[in-house]
Amino acid sequence: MEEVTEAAPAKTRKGEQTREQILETALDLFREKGYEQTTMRAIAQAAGVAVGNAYYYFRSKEHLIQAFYGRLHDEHLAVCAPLLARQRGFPARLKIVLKTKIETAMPYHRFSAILFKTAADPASPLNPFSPDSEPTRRQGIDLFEEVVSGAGLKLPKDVRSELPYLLWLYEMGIVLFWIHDASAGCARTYRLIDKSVPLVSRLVSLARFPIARLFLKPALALVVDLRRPVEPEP
Amino acid sequence: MEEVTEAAPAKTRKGEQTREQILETALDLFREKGYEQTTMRAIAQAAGVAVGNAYYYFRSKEHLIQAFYGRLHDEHLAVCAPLLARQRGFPARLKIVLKTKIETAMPYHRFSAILFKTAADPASPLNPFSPDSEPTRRQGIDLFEEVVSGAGLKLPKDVRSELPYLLWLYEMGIVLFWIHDASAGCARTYRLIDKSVPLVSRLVSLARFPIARLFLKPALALVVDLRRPVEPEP
DNA sequence: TCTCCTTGTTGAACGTGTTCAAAATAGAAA
DNA sequence: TTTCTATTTTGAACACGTTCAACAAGGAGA
Repeated sequence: MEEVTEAAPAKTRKGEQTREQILETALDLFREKGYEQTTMRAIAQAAGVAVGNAYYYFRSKEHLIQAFYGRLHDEHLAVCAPLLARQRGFPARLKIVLKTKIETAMPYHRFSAILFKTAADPASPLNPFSPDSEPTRRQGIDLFEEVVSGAGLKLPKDVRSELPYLLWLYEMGIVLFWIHDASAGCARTYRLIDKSVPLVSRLVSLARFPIARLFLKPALALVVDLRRPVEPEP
Repeated sequence: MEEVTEAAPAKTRKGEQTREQILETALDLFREKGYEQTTMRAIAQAAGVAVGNAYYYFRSKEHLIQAFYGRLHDEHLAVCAPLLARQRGFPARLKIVLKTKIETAMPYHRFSAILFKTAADPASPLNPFSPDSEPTRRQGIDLFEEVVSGAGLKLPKDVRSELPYLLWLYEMGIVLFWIHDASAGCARTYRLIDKSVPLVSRLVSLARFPIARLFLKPALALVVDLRRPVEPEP
């Protein structure tokens, strides 16, 4: 529904149409030929506009990815929300979110590599930790907030509050693995999910016990500490 | 000493000189102006050669990074080896390796972002999981093998054999954090090291206890399973 | 010294992402 | 309708990474 960073205006009916046209064409070509093989000239031509027009709506070729990313999240949400509504167990809910994530992104497997590539650059607005992608990050974490709250877990306060963020990081790890996964049908990624979700779940259940908390308390303190944003050096 | 993937020959005294000249000039410029701001034309001109000559020795601009990476590892090794020789405790050894890693790379903080950016791309030869960078990966893991073996820990066999690899992943995590760290003097990264090393160390110590092994066994099995390389789909 | 093949070097040319001044087209106000 | 401004659209031009056919230098064997 909403784009991550509105790279450009669309103040007219006509404008919105053009913008949509360009994005749609770009994503088609990306899926078809891959990101690198698709030139801005090809996108413009296929969309029936001039090159410069594409740059009027999207600051750069990379910004097309950003738009794609937002769209992907919406699709993921649409797929997993109904499934989530009829599952209460924590590991089951977690597995649903992760599997639908991979399934939704699967048509863009090759393409997603570029996404992560640019996302890893601290200078890029696509970087998931950047202020620019605060909305995307918020949405991602919110989904896991929903996973946790819907599961009715009994958890210590500190764990409870950081868990959605930690699960979001966990998801990023899964996605990173998936991107590098060249196995048939990405079977290894699914195996990773199937086997790691129970481990994570058990780890979370342990959070209540004093012995585990000996560990968790400093670990969580560290996470909280490091999440606090800092102003860069002058 | 050794380069990661010999992108090009240097079969002559003269050739080696030229190669060295280009690499040195490139790294200087990268450090000075950043990677993106440094053009191949500028490198060639500053090195006193033609553009094409740079491409004779380095397959691409990115391959200059690869050469840099190998050089950085050698420097890191040179710095931390003597320190490692006079420290037996596991957490101390671990901390030495991580801190010297960051210190060695610090002059290239901005530049390293690009390294990780390209490294995140599965298609790139710089990707640390690619067959192409097997030597680099081997060297990185070997260093942690040395950290573990020199610490004289009593560990279960399965943990013992996977630990160097896991510590290497841990290091990658630290470096990833460092790259995104904009705090003054990267103070947060050092805090992360100071606080996470004891946690990791305690976690490792726990590996001997049966209760912990209830967890570790399936987790390690998963790691071992997923590390096994697979042929891509046909 | 001369020959011949490997190694090293050149720079113009290509395709790419991107910019920008100028032109065309809304859409509202008169 | 006509005018006027903000919005949209254009495509040539720019800078960059990269390629390649051609040329130069080096050095081993005669």
